[in-house]
Amino acid sequence: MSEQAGADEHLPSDVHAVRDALVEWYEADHRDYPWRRTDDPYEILVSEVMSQQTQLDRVVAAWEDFLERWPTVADLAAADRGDVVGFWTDHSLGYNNRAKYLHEAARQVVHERDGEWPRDPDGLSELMGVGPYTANAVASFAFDNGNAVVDTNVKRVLYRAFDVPDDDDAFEATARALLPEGRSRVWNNAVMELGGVACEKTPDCDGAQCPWREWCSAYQSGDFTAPDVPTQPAFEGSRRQFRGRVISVLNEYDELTLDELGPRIRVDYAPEGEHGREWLRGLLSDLADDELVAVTEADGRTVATLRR
DNA sequence: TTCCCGAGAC
DNA sequence: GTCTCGGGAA
Repeated sequence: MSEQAGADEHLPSDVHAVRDALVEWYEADHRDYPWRRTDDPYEILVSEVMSQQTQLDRVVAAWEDFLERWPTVADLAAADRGDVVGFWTDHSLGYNNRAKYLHEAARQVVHERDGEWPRDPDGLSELMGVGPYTANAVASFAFDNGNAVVDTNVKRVLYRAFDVPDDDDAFEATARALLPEGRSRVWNNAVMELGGVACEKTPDCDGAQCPWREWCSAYQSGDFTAPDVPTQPAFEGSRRQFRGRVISVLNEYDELTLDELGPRIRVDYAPEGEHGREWLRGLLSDLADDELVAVTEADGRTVATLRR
């Protein structure tokens, strides 16, 4: 047997329903970035390279300016390296090494491949600056011909939803098993959208109407720990800071149980963990003493509400 | 001498 | 996220 045996051991038995739910959720509504409206490999590559180091909202303007200046891969290939690097600097796009790679990749396509873009991940990987992530992204978004994209966002989602262990091979295998055959374009867009709006470091399951709540392990347990989320707060988060968050969160919801409130207060909340129910009870107890919050015990559950 | 991998730089 | 580099394995 191959190394793929058991690749879906972490997935629910009804993978089919899991896939449909996400695609449906994505198609119903999603952020409308301009590069999601094109299937031109050149335009897609430019957006991917820019996105590797800059927040998407800032990339939009840079992407449009870049394409206005160099509309086609041939234009970019013919440009002076210095101008491309200069553009990068002027638009605060980060390490200008990437500008160099992008320019070089354009030259490769034009000069070594006669202007023909590779249409699969392996071929795309031969382009300068294009690693596994970008290769799958371009193959998917331009040609609907990629494999599952696995970046930190995807890992976080798989880790939380299906308890996939923090291991690259496990993430890779699970992501591949989840990908609907031949639908990499919509799928990779959907998974990344999920990680971007519903399952960020600080989860927003209900607010974003996450389509995976019924299967999600974290949603059920209240433990939203994630691989890339530091277990310890960057700096010793003051109790005062957390009190503020509790008030802020309760202000949005009528009432929340401990496990519903916990993850919204701190991402490393784990019911039985160091900063779990015990810790949260203590915090709420203090707030109750100050008459800011009301804590009630309803049929075995602890519920917190804001005191008006 | 070539391959593979972890570490650090960009 | 990707590339380069240096040490250890094959």
